[in-house]
Amino acid sequence: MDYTVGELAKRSGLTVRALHHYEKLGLLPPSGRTQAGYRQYTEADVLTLHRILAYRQLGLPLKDIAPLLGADAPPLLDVLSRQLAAAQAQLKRQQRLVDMLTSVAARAQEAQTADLSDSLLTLMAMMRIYERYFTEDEMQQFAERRALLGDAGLRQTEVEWTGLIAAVRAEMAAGTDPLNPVVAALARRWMALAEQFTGEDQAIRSKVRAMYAHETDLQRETGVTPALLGYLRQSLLA
Amino acid sequence: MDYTVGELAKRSGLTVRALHHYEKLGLLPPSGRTQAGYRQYTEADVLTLHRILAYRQLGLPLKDIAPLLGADAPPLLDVLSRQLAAAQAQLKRQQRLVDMLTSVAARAQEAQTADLSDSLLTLMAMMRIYERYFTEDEMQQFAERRALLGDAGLRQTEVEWTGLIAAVRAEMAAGTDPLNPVVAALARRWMALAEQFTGEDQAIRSKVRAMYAHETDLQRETGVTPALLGYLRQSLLA
DNA sequence: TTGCTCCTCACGTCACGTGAGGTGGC
DNA sequence: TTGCTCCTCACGTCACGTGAGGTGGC
Repeated sequence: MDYTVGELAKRSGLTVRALHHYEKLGLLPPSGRTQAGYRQYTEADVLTLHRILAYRQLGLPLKDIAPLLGADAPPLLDVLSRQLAAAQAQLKRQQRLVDMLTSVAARAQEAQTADLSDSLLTLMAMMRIYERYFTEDEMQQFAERRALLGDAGLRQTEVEWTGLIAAVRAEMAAGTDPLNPVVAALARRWMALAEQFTGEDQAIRSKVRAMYAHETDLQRETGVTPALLGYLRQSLLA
Repeated sequence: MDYTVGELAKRSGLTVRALHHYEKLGLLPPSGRTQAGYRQYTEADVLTLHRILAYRQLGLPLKDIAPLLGADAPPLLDVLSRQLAAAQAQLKRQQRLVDMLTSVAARAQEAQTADLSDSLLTLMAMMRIYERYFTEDEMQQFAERRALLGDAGLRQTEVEWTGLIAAVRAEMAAGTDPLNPVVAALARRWMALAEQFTGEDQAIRSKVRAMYAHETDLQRETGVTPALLGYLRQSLLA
């Protein structure tokens, strides 16, 4: 009542080669061999294989699975809860990418298709920068804030930002004193808009600051330079 | 105004080794070299790198990216729409796994934890079998049907199935004639329940039949054997 | 006797990581 | 002169795929 590799492969949906591989890793040594050297797998081996495949499906590397098979109380549940969280995070990351790209693709319908490729490239570059500075959870918070604003709200916020940045740059270029009430008003609007994005989380705020301080590409794309931030700071400190 | 590898690595968030690798693949040969052999990257190279990373993020293998960089009209959009679909599918697959495992984990709260590990293993084995027989879309259809039933409805359907299978087995074991009205009634209930699962899609129905015909593990777990199906068929053909 | 399955090497894949050993620029 | 960055091999990783060359079972 034993199985050959081929039979076990068919039952499990794996290839013969994969079963050979599992043997070499010490994961699934067949219970026996025939005189001719053929591998013989028993029902117990089938059960072990199911455990292996369960762990694999949960995202464990094969070499981490071997030690789990010896345990009398298989920690499938512990692994499950840990991997579940990782799977959820991966899922959210995918979803964020899909959402952002979809929204950019949607705008393509309105604008000329000419510069769409450019704006896609820029968006994706900005996303990569964000992903270097923020954790999964923080990225998720941003996504939720954007979702709260809705599509129209998001557009409006974008327009406000670009207008505000342009206005501050203009004052700065004109040499207006940062203590001038006009500049002070702009600076207060700036803080309000920024808070909408970062919330009151100080950790996030300092990360945002660090990101804009270090990433010249981000500075160039947004127009938010260290000089501009210094100008605003002078205005606010007064 | 050129960049060294280290500078480009910092700007892009890649490693120096990755940039070396891209060069060897012909993806991003630096525009120049210093006398000492140092790589020199220009702004144009930075742009090319952004394109490379965008395609990579969309899931393209590196060797498929090289031909796309030469095109005057970068087919970023075409790639985007294709990869978007793939990403969505991947996302749904992840979601299904997470959903199934969550529901099984939820039941763990109620039942003894003793046999939970077993039921998890069995569930995951059954899922693997299904995934060998059905396409992404079909798996998604199943998931949607389950979602429609809701949690309570799903439980009830399960109870009905196990009861029905047990009843048919009992009649078969007792040697009841398949043409007996009691058996005929069971067979009609069977068909109704099955239709709830497969819908009227003939392709899916025949796949389900093939799956139960070939997969002895599935037969053993569910108790739906070829003999039982033959018995029901006789009853329905009358 | 003819297929079919089985066996054991052993190199290939993919996108880099990680030293090893050495040189150039500030 | 001292670090720091740069250079070029070249082997390692991960989970197998894919022949190559040969043998055993029905």
